[in-house]
Amino acid sequence: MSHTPGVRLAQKRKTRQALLDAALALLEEQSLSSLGLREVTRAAGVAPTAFYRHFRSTADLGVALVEEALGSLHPMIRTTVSPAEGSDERIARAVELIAGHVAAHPAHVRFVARERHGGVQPVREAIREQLVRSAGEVRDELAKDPVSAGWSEADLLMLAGLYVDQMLATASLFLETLQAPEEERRRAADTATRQMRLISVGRRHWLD
Amino acid sequence: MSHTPGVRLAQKRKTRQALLDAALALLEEQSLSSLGLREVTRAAGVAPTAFYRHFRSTADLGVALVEEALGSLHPMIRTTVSPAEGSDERIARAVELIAGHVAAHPAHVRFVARERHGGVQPVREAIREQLVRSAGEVRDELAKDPVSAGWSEADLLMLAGLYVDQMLATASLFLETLQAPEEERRRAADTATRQMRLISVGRRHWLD
DNA sequence: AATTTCAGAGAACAGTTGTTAACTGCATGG
DNA sequence: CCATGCAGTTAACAACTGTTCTCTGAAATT
Repeated sequence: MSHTPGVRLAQKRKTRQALLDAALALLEEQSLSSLGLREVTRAAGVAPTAFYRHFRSTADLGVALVEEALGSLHPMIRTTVSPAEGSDERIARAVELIAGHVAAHPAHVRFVARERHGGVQPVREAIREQLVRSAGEVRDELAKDPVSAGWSEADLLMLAGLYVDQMLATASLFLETLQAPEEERRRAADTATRQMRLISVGRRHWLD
Repeated sequence: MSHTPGVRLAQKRKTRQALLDAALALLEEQSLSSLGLREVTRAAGVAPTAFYRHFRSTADLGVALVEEALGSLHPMIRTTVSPAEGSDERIARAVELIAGHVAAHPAHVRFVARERHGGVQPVREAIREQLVRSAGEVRDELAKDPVSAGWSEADLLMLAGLYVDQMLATASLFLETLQAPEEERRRAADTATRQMRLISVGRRHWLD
């Protein structure tokens, strides 16, 4: 118990997290491409030069944000499709799960939706990579389902990609209606639910 | 024939178009949120102050770009879904139509995909507005189809929205694979085709 | 032919940016 | 306990930003 081997590293991580948090907050009203180094350090309450102790550039910080944001989105996507799927109650629960995640981590969802096609190439790449991995996991879940019997590998991946895209689109839609009146939010959830239902109807009749 | 009432306005429009073109080119490697006024005028070959004769701000220019970009995307989306849809050849033709549009107007597609969720609110709004209108037109086309007999108004709009999103996702996918080897492009087109097929299978069995 | 209009240029402003260098102080490992 | 490592600070730089005011020249109007 003589020395806690981390007082220094702990402080470093704290500052790093402050930079990430400050950046994420600033990114609610702009794109990563326009995020300034000084802007971030100012918001985080540190000197501009301290930035370099953690990141090479704002693009580099963006890549770190991708890991943080999709580290929470990842399991969500996975669990959304995991319960066999098919019955309407399960789809409804999946939509609620997405809505809950958006309510809990709105900044993360916004960041991913915004930078997925954004102006910073390394960040786009990092997001794409994570989504491809998510699609792979979704494919594995789909493969377990008896409904997928007889499906080709390519078709499983095709459907997995469709699901991932649809989840992101749904999350983005919920994000837009976050501050909207209750009725509009309900309508959005209803539309998203029916879209997922239609996709799974298509899934059930795919091999006809 | 004494005076051509447009020599002046024609020159103004020419400069305006030069600004729009320069901006669109610059936006291939960044987001609108980081696009500078001076940067645009420099690329367009005019003085910085000339910018104000045409746009209030870069956000304002962005809104103008939305109209230009979706003025060409609009009819494409509409015609894609217009031929009754259902048979596989027609879906394949629709996918080819999208691929052709992406190849012909890559910068416009990139702009819309990037700024749809981008950091400039008025531009997001303008894009959303146009996409809502597109969805409305798609709904009208779907309603003409005998397959849609017995569908509620809400379900028609739900499907129209799904189609519009899917078209944009497909266009964005094609954009990424624009410079990729032939085989990868073929795979992307194949996946997109099957995704649309699955959606229309779901459509045909929706009322079961 | 004289007058007005107006797109674009030029110069200057205060403020911001990313990056460098040299520093300070404290937790760490010997 | 002391020497080292290193997170964070301070100061300074050249370059760039959006915006203002003033001016110019040619097209448009009368």
